[in-house]
Amino acid sequence: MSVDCIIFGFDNSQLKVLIGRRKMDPGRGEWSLYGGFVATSESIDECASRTLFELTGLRNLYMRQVGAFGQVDRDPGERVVSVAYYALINVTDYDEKLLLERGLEWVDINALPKLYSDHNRMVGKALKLMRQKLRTEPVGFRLLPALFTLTQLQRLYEAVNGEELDKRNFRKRIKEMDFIEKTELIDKTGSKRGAYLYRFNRRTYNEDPNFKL
Amino acid sequence: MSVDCIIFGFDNSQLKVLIGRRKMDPGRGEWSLYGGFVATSESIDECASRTLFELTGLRNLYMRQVGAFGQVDRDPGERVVSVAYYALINVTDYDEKLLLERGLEWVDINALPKLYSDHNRMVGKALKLMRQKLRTEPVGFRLLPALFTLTQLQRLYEAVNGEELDKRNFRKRIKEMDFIEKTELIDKTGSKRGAYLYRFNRRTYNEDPNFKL
DNA sequence: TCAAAAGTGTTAGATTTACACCCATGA
DNA sequence: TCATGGGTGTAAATCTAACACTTTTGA
Repeated sequence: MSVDCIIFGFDNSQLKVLIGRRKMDPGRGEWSLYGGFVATSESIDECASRTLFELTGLRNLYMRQVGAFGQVDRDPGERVVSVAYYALINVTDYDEKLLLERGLEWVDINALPKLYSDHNRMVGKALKLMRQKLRTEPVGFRLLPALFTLTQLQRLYEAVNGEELDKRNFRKRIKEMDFIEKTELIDKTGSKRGAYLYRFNRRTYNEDPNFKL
Repeated sequence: MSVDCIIFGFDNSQLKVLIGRRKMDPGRGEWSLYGGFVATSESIDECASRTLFELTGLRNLYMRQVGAFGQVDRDPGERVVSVAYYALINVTDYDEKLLLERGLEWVDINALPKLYSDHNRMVGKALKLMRQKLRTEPVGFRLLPALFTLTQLQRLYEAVNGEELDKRNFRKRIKEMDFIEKTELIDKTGSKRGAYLYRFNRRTYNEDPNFKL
């Protein structure tokens, strides 16, 4: 039994997945998700956490199970049933050096190459589940810095759902959600004029959890 | 690795799950889902189909994966990772004799007893996924006979979502879906006056698949 | 001074919800 | 004849979608 991780990140208005070159046979050199075998002493969730930590150096990532993939011949070597997980990370938390060291790359979800074994199917299902989750729960923030502009948030939802949104309607909806707090801070990296920075307040959300985008 | 099956059925305006008494140690005699071990020669989907066939005598059931359950101590005996599946069946297709022979019972989803190991969690997750599926895809028909009345269909959706629906609004929405066809047949078992029987037309649905309930 | 992103309301149309009575029949 | 479930339409309220201009500032 193994675990494979689909790491989603958001950068440059694009939704991306972290992939690398496979380091073992069979399939050495092919594009692949990062994974590992489940130890007898750990649950599969623990295995996924551990694998994510090895890969990113980060703990307590938002992570959800995608499902078990169990075709007999899915792995050209021995019989391996793999459980896929997806995680959402803020790419600015990710150490650029780790990326280079390990030969990993962020690739746009719309330009995914052929991956090893059934990894493309895993990504497909992960994407579907992730989209659904982002529409109904406030987890998109996991893909952004703690402070973000409304334009960034809008670009995120556009990238995830693959369609443009109306700026005024989008902001109207955000204003109704008290748990998306406006700060007095201004971000000037995205424009000359500068944009207010917002933050997600989990407390406020827990008191009145109604989210819909 | 094993597979556990959550069989949903609809009867007497109630959503039910098929459970039985466990026949092996550990946990002999406890209420339990029906399951089996994955053979090395079969995929986990195939294992689920096979297990469902053993249990119901039916093939080609509507079946979806719920997910992998992999706590280290989930099974009091050896380490077993189990993949849960749910299936939708029409209870009138189910041989009543099989039920008695095997000591199985249909229990109301709202009156589920404590089940073996983590089976209650499996049912919980299956239910959540199944509800979501029924809202967005026309699969509820799998829980009904080929011919059904609109009242039966409404009761089904009420049982699944746990809330009453307005009869006129419900029927208005059904009328908009051309793939739910009215026949000239009348069912007199449910009322003195009799009610028209309807059927789901998969062809028509495929031509214009928009379903929402 | 101008290009580029930030910010802001209103209205028409579509969708959703609430609601009450007559019909047909078997017991 | 009456109790039971079958069948039908309308109007108010809510939600959604479309749409354009002013502001700020660094280059």
